[in-house]
Amino acid sequence: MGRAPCCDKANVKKGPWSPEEDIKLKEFIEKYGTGGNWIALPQRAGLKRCGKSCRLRWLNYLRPNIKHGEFSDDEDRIICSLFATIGSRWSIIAAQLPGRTDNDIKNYWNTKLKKKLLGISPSQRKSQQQSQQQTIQQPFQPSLEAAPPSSSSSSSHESCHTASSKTTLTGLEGFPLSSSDVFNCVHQGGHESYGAPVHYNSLLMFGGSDHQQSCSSSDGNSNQISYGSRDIEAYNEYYSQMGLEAYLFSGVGLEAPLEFGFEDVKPLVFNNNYNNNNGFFNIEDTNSTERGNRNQGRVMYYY
DNA sequence: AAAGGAACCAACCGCGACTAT
DNA sequence: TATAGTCGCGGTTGGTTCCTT
Repeated sequence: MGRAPCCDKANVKKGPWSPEEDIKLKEFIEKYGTGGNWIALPQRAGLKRCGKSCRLRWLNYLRPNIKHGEFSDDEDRIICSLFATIGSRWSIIAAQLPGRTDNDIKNYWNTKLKKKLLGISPSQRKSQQQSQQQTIQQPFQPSLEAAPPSSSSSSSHESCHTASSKTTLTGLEGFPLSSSDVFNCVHQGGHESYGAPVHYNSLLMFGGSDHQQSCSSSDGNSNQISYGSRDIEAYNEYYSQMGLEAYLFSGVGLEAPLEFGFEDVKPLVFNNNYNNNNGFFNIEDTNSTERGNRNQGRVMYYY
């Protein structure tokens, strides 16, 4: 049985919004609010539109303080940094850029910023496309079982299904938490825990706020795992023993994401080998030699 | 000047998550 | 606990504009 449609498709208008519709929607919401029910809103406002369409129009265009126009260098940098850290979580990235919408950022990334990172000027488009065609011979095959990083044994990486059985996350040898624990920490922590664990050569990054409470494990042991600030030292010590540098960044601040710059994001874009599967992807870049230790050898992101 | 292709961006679609009953 | 309704997100589409030949 299919899903029930959210509205009567035959009786709703589609396509671009007219100025009259915009005014109707804006005035209605400013006067009455959304009422917490977008589905009922168009009828109440006298609009022949789907509720979802109204929501989108309001959020992306009509609501106050929306910023249109050119993105600044700072905004570029933030987008790149966060993309390197969390992938295409546009709503989370948008939350860090006041006035920008997820749709805006997504479009900007797909049409401009990605090319900017690759250094493609309009006049270079064709030759760049040709060379890319030659370079990228095979499309990325979604593989959720990534090879272990160079610092761990190649034979002992673990893979572990999450509670939803949709994603396999490859973990590290001797990792103190199971991969599902990691997954749950990241995905159950709400908006503050946008920072998925990132293994960046010898650097392991963990997202989450200092006041993050705990998150449950799906391994059946129902152990609660806290990764608040008091655990940072424990992690650091553990990874130090393993010869790894562990780094936990905190909250929604940008200090950690800004660890990434254009050079860090380039591999994601140019190799085109990230798996955009529910935000999980892994990247390998065996060529990068800049920035000292961090970029020597294999660079992998675990999401 | 015209045609074709590329770029841009608003809007749509489908699905998972969440909530109310 | 199960189910239906709704929300919100990310990927994709399609119309318009811009650029190149």
